[in-house]
Amino acid sequence: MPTDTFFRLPQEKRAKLLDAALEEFSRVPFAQVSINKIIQGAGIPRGSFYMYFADKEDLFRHLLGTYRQRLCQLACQALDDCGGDLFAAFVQIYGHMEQAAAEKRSCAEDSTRLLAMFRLNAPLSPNLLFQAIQPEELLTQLIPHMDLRLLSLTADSDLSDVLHILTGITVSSLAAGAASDAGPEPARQHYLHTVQLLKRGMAAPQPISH
Amino acid sequence: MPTDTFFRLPQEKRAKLLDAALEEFSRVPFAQVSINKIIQGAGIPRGSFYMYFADKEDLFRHLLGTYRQRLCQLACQALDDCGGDLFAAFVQIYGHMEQAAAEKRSCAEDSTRLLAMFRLNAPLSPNLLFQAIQPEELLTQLIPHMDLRLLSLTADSDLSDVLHILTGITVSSLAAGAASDAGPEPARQHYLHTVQLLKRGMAAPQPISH
DNA sequence: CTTGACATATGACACCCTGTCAGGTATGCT
DNA sequence: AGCATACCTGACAGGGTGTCATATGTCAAG
Repeated sequence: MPTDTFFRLPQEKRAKLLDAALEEFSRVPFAQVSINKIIQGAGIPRGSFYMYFADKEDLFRHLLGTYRQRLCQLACQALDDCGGDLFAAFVQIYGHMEQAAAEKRSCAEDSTRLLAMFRLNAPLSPNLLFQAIQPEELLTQLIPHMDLRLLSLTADSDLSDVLHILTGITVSSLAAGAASDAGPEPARQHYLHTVQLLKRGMAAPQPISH
Repeated sequence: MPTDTFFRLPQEKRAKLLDAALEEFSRVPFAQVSINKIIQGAGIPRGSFYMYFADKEDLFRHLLGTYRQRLCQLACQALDDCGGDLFAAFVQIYGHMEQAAAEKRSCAEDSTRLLAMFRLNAPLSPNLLFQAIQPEELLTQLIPHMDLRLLSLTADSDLSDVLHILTGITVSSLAAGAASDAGPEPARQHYLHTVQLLKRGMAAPQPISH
């Protein structure tokens, strides 16, 4: 969690710091991110950084928090577009993120850089991602937009589990697609196929009787 | 990939190095692993390490390769125990790994340390894990032990996808259980529940007709 | 205006780490 | 002995992190 001091900072300075951080986090994966680079980019002295953040992870979490909000908006929108169909909405979100990750040209745009950052860091630290995305809270915000009749829910926790699984699969497919040499299309096909598999179930419908 | 020189090393020296590496990789997660600590533990000079491995990741991959073999044996055994039921086998493997990760007391035992290493690193680098586990190769080795009639397979790639999903869920649940303050039981219940969900499918069986 | 208490800023410092490389040693072949 | 080849080694350059004593700004009360 950033310090209170950080939030009391003049907007301009805060923005410049976050900007430089975003730049660096979209440049290399988490492990290679250098606080040195960030403070050089932001034009602040070393000591100041530690005035605002405990360490690199602290900053990363804060950036992901911002991302979470955008993601939630995106998800609500997608659900509305898809008549509350969670699966269709996830596919739409997948497409959106894939596209945004691909056109990292206009790095000036915040959202794109957030996605680039996500793309770089998803394979390395999905646990951090999960931590920041807070699927439980996301769930309560999404429920009003969902058509629950489209899901097979038998226990209370099912909905949470479904979201968990879908999120995990989506993140890992996006990461695979971004990392693949063959371009995003194979990963996309694979993702679509996997979602179908999740929908219909993996066990044979009728147990073999002997 | 380790150097040829590494494989030409006298067994004793090679064992001592791998031992020290295992020790360090079970102590802290990947990002915090220090090559310095490893070479001190192994009693070899700095330069020698780079004679054998390109870097930390190279060594890590090699250790995971060893792990993969054990895992494959474990999986085949579990499948045989479970009459070829992939889901039951995964649940059994889950239990085995959970247990081994818990009793990290006897760190002298190789397998336990491998699991401890896995436990520490699973949350941080599942992509590296996947890379080393090579699910495709694992698949070909497991097929003979599986009863495919228990699965709902409609396309050629389904089997591979099922394995992918199951592996991902299992790894993340294991990691969650190991990291949780509440002990392993909640994570275990959650895992069992999730596997059921995967088996039966997430979409409502009958689309609502209007 | 002065004082003191408090928040904030700063960069030099101690410490740790990595990957390299020039020069050393061992071994075996001719 | 001479030579090639493989192997070993530790000092070094370069980069990184987190801290801390000191400096600076701010503001209310005397």
